Amino acid sequence: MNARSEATAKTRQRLLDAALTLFSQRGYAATGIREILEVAGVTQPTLYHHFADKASLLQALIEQHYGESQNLLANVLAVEPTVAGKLIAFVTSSFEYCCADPRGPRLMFQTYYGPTVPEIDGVLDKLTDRRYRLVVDVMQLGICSGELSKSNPEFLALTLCSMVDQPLNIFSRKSRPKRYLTSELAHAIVELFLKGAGNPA
Amino acid sequence: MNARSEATAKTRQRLLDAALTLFSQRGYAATGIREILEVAGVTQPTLYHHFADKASLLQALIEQHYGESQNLLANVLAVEPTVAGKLIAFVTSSFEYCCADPRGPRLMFQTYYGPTVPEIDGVLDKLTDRRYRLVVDVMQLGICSGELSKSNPEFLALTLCSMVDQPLNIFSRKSRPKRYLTSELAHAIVELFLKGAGNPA
DNA sequence: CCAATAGTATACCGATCGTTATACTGGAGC
DNA sequence: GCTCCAGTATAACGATCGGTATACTATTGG
Repeated sequence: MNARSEATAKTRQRLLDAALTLFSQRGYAATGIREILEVAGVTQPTLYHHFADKASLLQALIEQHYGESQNLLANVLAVEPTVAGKLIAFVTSSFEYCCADPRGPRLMFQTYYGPTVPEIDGVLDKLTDRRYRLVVDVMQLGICSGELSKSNPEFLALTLCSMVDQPLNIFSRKSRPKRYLTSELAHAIVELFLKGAGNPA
Repeated sequence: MNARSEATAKTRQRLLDAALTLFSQRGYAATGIREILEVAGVTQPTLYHHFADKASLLQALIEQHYGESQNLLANVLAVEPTVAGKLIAFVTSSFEYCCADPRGPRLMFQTYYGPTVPEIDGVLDKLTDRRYRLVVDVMQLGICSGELSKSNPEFLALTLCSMVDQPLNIFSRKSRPKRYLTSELAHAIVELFLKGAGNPA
């Protein structure tokens, strides 16, 4: 990569960064192009040189952030030998990703729980399915190995994902101190998932 | 209530209904006043006779829907004697409320997980806190009675709420058949919550 | 019967929206 | 040195936005 390409890539990243900040805070529809331009410090022709339209910005962000978090997840799951270890790894890697920059997860929650943006509907379904699939595979593995009781792996995967998403949402929305998403909390979630809340006595 | 008041209330409800449909589908920011007018079949002076501005429509909807669902919840919890029964009642009443009309829950997810709408920030925090409080009280009761293991009741409440929200979100977003939110699923959620997914063997 | 009120029909305002267009510049690459 | 390209500065387009205003009508209630 030569100097020009590098400078161009940096400009593109500034645009994406500005859009991420604003979309995650305000939502896609309530964020105007001119605001993105101001935050990014570039002009309109530059934006339209890099992206076809506003929706392309959103799509690029969605693909980047869902992609990153899911690649990270796939990597940490691959190195854990036990199911319990994989579950902990799932939760802690989700926490770490969110602590590093809450804007990405915040945008992902919006797109998952919020109103549809027609232009990205197709691509979004594919992206959200991947995380789920990774977790389903862990559950399936746990059921086969006997670590988990016989149950619907898809139901288990959805449930653990929802248990993890709640603290992530709280953190990304309320600007809690980083100590909110602790290793202790991650362990508590997995323990609750595995052992339940009922009193065994 | 006389005939005039009744007709006026009906017009107001038509406006709220139209706004609910559009806000829940498209989001608040992406829904225009003129679209609401068209769906409601009323004119602009009528809308502004009933509501000060666009945000007042949203606030009225939020207060109505959070209020209804939480009153319903408080009522069903009050008549259940056991904690397990209360947990089942919590899940099933949430399911029933969502099946009756998924637009309300969908709007609630948007406001909870989505971008802030500054005008309703203050009122929203109060409303979301109430559901949580009701569930925390059930957990506290369960811990005191020995039905639940000693644990943080707030953590337990948040977790169960997230476990319930996931199928609600899926249902309200994907227009699944009503048989998705079954009594069996409600029982499975509570069982997973109480007993966990780990194999006791 | 008459006044009040809720609603209709319509126009308008200033502002903002996403996008397109044009002329120009500076710096990198050849 | 020259060309190309990424980016700047600026203007403009048609459309839409939330809200305000005005004249009018029909119906209800006193």
